[in-house]
Amino acid sequence: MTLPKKDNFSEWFHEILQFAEIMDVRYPVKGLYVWFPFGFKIRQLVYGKLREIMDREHSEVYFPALIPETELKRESEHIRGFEDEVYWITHGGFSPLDVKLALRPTSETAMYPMFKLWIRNHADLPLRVYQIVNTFRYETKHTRPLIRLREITSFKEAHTAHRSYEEAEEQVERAIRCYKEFYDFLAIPYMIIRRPDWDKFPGAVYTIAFDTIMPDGRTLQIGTVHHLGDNFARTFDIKYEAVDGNHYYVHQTCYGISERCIASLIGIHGDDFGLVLPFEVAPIQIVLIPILYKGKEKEVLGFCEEVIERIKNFKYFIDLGEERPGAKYYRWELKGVPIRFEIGPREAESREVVVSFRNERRKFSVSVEEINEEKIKNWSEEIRKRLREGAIHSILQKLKFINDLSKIDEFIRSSVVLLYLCKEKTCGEEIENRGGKLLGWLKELPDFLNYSLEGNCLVCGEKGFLAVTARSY
RNA sequence: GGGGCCGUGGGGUAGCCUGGUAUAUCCUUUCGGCUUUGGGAGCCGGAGACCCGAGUUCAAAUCUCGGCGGCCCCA
Repeated sequence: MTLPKKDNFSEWFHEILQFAEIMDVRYPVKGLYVWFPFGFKIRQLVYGKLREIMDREHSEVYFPALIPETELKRESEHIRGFEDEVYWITHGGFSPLDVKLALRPTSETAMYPMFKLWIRNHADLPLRVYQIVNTFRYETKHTRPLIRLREITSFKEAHTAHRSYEEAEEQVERAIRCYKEFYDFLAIPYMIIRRPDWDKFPGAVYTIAFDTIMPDGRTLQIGTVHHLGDNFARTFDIKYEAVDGNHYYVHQTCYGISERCIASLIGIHGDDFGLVLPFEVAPIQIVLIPILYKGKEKEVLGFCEEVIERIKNFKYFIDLGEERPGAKYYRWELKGVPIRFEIGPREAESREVVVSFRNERRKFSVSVEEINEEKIKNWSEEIRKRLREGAIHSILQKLKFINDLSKIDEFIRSSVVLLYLCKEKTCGEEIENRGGKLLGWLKELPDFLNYSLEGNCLVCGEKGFLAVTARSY
């Protein structure tokens, strides 16, 4: 079992899903994949954090997966954005349905008719709900596990309603803060980018996206936040009675994160040896490898018990299998276990433990007395910090800042390009014709970049803003 | 949207061009046994495959067509 080098990212990603038992890609329907137990455990841990963040100001709900055609088609712009990829249920048994049912591609049109019933007056606002569900899109392009799916299995979508455009805008900011906390927790660097008007969510006033950069230099959209204005409120007639006794349309937002967050976690932190996981989302956080020479088993295992007593509040595993220690090291490195303890006769004798961090693969010894909960929590913070530094280092190598239009052809196909651009569509198209997709304009500067957010448009020379182009997934 | 390549045990492959030599090759995996354990040990024995359908032929893993699935390139 040998993993391809990560330089060959496409192959590496595909293989690691199988080797590390994240997903089984052999399900016989295009674009649908199976979560293995180990992968699902990572999913649960990652989404546990997302739930924790959302639960502070949102209520979790569940809406049906089936949406009647009549509701789905009410918002014309919205449906135009999705209609070519909607799965339809047309029959119940052998009887054709009177009203076709769509498998939700997203849940606006499932939720908002109910919002109309739930929202009566200003005291009902703000309304903030979220759900974690599967959604379906008939993707025609190249499907990929975790990245481009026909069934998104883990779509966390939040929907909010507010009294005014400004209050909704404030919610957009709150949503961005939530997602920052989430991705900082996973040590995944991101750019927060306002999408061009011609590329926003269908039905939105504007769209802000979180994009990260994968090891092959292509960007991956890992979160979106949409200000919906009162577009959907007008379509679905969602009004509230204000203190002045008049009725007004609500203003809405929605924002989502899918299992692409897991794809970025795997892709950005992983290496030639396999997965690398932050301590908090590792299904096994510490693995103990006993080294059992004949006649010394008792001492070694006894010492292991002593060590386990000190780490029992973490997710640990002692590997008593028949394999030799080296084989075990490789196996657990493939699975991304953040901390490994090696314990043999020498350690039992000296009362030390050989420790190895997955992200660094160097070894050092600590005395057993030093191992306690606080020490391990410190290590886990250290691991996260180094993971983020490593990720930023690799991302910076794929970014190119360009302030001369003539240089663009050199980089636009191979790199993520930063450049100043105004917001005119013609200038955007000029750039896109060179071969990169315009992701939009940086809403704020990431801590790993040091440029001014404003400058003159490279195409027309008018006032422009720091824009990003890339090849994207 | 356009073009190309490919489906052989659980995973990776040889065989295909030029149909028959064959009990379908090798590695890995897996099960049983012996032995071993400080970075993927060794030996012995067992298990496991020609994507689906139709066609051509005395004969198809091999040739043709269709379906399903996978991969790559271009827009």
